[in-house]
Amino acid sequence: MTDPELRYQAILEKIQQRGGRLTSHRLALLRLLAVSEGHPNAARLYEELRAQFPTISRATVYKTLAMLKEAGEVLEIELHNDSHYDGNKPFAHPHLVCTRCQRILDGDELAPLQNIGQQIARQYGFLVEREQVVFYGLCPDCQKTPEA
Amino acid sequence: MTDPELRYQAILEKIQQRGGRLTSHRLALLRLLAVSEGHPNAARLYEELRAQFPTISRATVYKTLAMLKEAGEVLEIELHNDSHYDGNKPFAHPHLVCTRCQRILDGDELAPLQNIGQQIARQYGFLVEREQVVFYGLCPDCQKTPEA
DNA sequence: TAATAATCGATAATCATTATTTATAGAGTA
DNA sequence: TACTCTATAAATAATGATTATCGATTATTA
Repeated sequence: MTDPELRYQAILEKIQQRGGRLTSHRLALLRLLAVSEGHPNAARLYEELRAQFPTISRATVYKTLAMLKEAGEVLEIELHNDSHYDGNKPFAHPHLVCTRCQRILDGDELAPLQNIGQQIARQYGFLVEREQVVFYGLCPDCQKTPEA
Repeated sequence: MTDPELRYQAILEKIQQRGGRLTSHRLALLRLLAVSEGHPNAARLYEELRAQFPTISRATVYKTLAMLKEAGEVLEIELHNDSHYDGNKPFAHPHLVCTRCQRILDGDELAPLQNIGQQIARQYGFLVEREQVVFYGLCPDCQKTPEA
């Protein structure tokens, strides 16, 4: 895990390079993405931002996220009608979603998935550009506690 | 690929076992799922059904799909805000989605993904219940033809 | 056949997301 | 500094997939 402050600076500089404006709304959103441990969704980000900026709109959140995704500084984890965002590791990697506590764990370091693109090309002649790999189940914590 | 007629009968019997009713709307939807080559989405199914049943509603399509999914007779391929359905292979398997022609190919037979659940359990202590593995890119056909 | 219970399906609502419009920041000029 | 002009940000309004609700319909049992 990179230092949140460094990550924040990196995203910030990328936006400046691209000629994007750094408004107070955007700065706050960047900070949330860089600092937040988890993988928030748009609704969560909106709620947290509203505490500071009561007038902010959802569209601003979505547009900024789209811009950051376009810039390659944020990864969208496409869950059914509820995308979450990863501002710390903006490259494709598997995710483990707990169906009980809703936590999202990073599942990189899974060897079989490392060169899967090559195998898909060999086996199906299909050229992979982007992937979305999600495993749903129970995280270690929730396995310990019996069903609510 | 199983014989479409057999598949149709299998789904039909499963619904009866569960005490579900077999209305004309439902029968037509089942037939589409069993016979259709591809992986239609709700909108597509709705359009095709409307040709036969002008009064059918989208809700009927969604409800029937939900019931079939619950019964394990249909697999939902959760694409960003546009789920598609697989009535032929209702078990988890990877999909290859062409970003140009939108076709969805089945990507089973990928060896690395066969026992991935075990590795996830070993490596992360995470118990996989369900997976959603999608690779986006160019299908063989679209690679041959230059960009439109 | 009549009463009862369960499911079906249409309308209307919801919610995430996006298109369009409006506001604002900042550059350049006098 | 004051004043345009232009580009981008942010808000409002719209869209579209999905779901909740509830009357209608069908099956079941007596």
